[in-house]
Amino acid sequence: MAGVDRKLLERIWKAVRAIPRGQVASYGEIARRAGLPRRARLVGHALKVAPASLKLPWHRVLNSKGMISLPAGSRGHRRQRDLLEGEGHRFRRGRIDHEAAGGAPDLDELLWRPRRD
DNA sequence: GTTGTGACGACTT
DNA sequence: AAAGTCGCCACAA
Repeated sequence: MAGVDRKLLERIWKAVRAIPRGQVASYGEIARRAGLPRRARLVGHALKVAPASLKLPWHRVLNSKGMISLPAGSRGHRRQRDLLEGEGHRFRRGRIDHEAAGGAPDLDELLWRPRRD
């Protein structure tokens, strides 16, 4: 028997698939949207085991600090950074730079709302 | 069953 | 701001 209910994974994949191009969301936010509050770690797991055939925009999922959670220096880390920059995002000291987001800056508030201060 | 690890996050020092 | 603590839980050893 599979450890995690397949249905839960599918709900998470669906939530990830719903992130619009040019926007990002946190693991916690995806978990919430999938009806699984407090299961942020499961989202990470779901992305790890997601079939490539689903072609999910997995790179649009960042941690609550706006940073890439894949190990710094790893293949996946750079891959994710490249994909995000390809969608108009810029990074500042390892953190996504919300202010410099090009294209449609007014859409940034929809999914991910980092602290502005 | 127990322990350690991790693509997390909220809270407290 | 940065680091520590705790809750969370799937998975491997």
